[in-house]
Amino acid sequence: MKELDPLLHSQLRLAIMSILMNVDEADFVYLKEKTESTAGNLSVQIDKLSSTGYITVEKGFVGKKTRTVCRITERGQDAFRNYVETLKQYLNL
Amino acid sequence: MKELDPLLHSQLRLAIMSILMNVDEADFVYLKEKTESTAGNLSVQIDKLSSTGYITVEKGFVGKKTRTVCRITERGQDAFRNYVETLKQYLNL
DNA sequence: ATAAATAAGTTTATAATATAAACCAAATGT
DNA sequence: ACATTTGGTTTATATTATAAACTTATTTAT
Repeated sequence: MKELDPLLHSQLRLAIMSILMNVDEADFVYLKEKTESTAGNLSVQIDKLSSTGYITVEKGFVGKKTRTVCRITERGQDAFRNYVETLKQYLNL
Repeated sequence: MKELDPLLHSQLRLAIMSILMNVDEADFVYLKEKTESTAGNLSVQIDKLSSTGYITVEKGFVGKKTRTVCRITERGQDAFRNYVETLKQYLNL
């Protein structure tokens, strides 16, 4: 039984990645709403994903407000697809 | 986004449940080999699954050796299937 | 103009989890 | 008889996830 990428095998990080697989880009506020997570938890998990290179994080401004935009990387997409394949083995899909 | 049953969202417990979904019964030694886990970890996770009622554990003897046999319960099967459905939402399957 | 509230995050502390290491009792091999 | 293996359990430790507290800047209300 293959190992499940521990970085992806976490509810919140998986949710983040799942969203980013489908939307090209998503900002902090959007991810927070969609995942219904606390800001603190989201911040931590985004950091982990970005420091492993699964996503990129770009901090900018829209008007005077800060805006943190996340995008999935190639590596992230590969990892996600690989995780899905591995998981299928466990789920018998 | 629905919550993923935390009892199942753990690599080893998921592996145990996955096996038990397919085999009717499996003993400690078999599960240990198949999952490549340590005995201690396996013991703990089996306890958790059994104290939640997802599996039953029967300790008996075969000859003079002890034998711990695990079986999945109805509740366990329901929970597993439910987990799979929820997960599909995350994986876009 | 200033105080209070809100927004967008980050940092730090705590609770929960997973894992491994140490241990135990019985059986088997030498 | 003594060491080793088998089949586990218990306890300690490392990792993780989560929440609470904090920061900085921005509105909104008075």
